[in-house]
Amino acid sequence: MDELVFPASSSSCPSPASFSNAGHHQEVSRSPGNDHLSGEPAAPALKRRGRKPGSRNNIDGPALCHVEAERQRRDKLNRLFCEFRAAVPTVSRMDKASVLADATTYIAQLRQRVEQLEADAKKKAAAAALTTVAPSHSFSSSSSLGEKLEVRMVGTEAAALRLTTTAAARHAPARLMLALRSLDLTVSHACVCLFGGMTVQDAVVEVPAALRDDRALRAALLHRLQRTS
Amino acid sequence: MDELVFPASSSSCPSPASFSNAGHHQEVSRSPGNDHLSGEPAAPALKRRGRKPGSRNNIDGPALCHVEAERQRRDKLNRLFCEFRAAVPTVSRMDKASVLADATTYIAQLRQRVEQLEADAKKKAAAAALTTVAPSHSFSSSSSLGEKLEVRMVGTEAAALRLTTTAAARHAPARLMLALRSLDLTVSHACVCLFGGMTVQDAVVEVPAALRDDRALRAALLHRLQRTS
DNA sequence: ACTGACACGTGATCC
DNA sequence: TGGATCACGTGTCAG
Repeated sequence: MDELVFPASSSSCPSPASFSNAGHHQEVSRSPGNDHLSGEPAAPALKRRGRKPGSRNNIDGPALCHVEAERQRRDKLNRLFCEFRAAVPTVSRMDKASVLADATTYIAQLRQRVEQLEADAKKKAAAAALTTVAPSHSFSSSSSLGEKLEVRMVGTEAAALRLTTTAAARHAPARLMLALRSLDLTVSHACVCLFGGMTVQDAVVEVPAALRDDRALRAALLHRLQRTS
Repeated sequence: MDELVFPASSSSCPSPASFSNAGHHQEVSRSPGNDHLSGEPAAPALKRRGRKPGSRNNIDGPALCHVEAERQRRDKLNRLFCEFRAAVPTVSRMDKASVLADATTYIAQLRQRVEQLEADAKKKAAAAALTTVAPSHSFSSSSSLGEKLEVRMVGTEAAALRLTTTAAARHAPARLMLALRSLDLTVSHACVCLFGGMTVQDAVVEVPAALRDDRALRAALLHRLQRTS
């Protein structure tokens, strides 16, 4: 395939990664600057890549600076390509086309990642501002992702709770206990169990007189839970 | 400069941005697929960019598929280049070299931006977690007033705990769960029970490598419990 | 023998 | 005029 060999003519590519160019394909060594032409008959064992340099013997003067300019342009382009490739981490093959394609997708996913992160940052900032401003109730029975809370009064002074969360949310027990404490609900029984990817928490609590209602208690708990998501 | 004219031979570049190609430089239209060769004498008014297609009249057979393959390769490369350029918003000139250079710097600054945003996100999360821990309100009793903590390693990565407190110390569950969270001990099972005047808490937790020792874990836990007594 | 990938020289075009 | 860029055909190497 001849891949992973970029020319970077004479001056080796400053790219730290691969492009070994080790062993075969020698150094070409065009002697940068002024020797351009004269057919460079030296070192006949070396194999160049492209067309034979002296295809048709030429003694033309004006037409020759053109080939040199074109050479420099090619080298510049390849140097840029080299540096560019070094900037793309997700590059599978050294092939020019592959580098280009990989870079395209890489840029796309980078941009979308930045978008999402920025959106998240905004959300966080807004949420933080709201929690400091809004002191109390905002019903909001809908909780965060994949989180269920069931509340059932047992008798008049106690309630049974069941909170089911995904395991992705770590330290769910601390979160629930904090919420219970903030509402001054004394725990008379509690049980935590990790099953599958879920965390199931059962509890029986003593309820103060002001909260002795299924829905009121549930709303208050959800509100507290939401603040410490 | 002749910039902002990419070939995208025949099939116009699907890139939505610029590349107007408006006016000059026509469509070239190589009739994609099979007409390759025969010198295509039609449409003499059209100006191609490169060398004349029929420089030397050729009737060679095997050498010709090569030129066609090269053509397709060139077209593919230019198409990729075109799509790639569309993915880079900060592209000043349409020049190939400029696109490459701009893309390199663009990728670099995108990556550093992502890094910073992610770091910020982590900081925010940590800060949020701390602010929830900090306001240690609630009135609780003195530290160790008839309080017992037993720790026993179960295997190498888990530990079984038992904390026994007097019922006078309210919200013992929140206190224990906070301590566990502050040490990053994931709770795989926990149980709380009020019996007589005592609160008994049993738990099984996953222990990080740094704390996999009975006494070390117990000391660390006691320290945390004492701070939030 | 065949295919894919490069570099080179060259004609052409634009400013 | 002359520098810069491009597309093309070709020679060559590697798998």
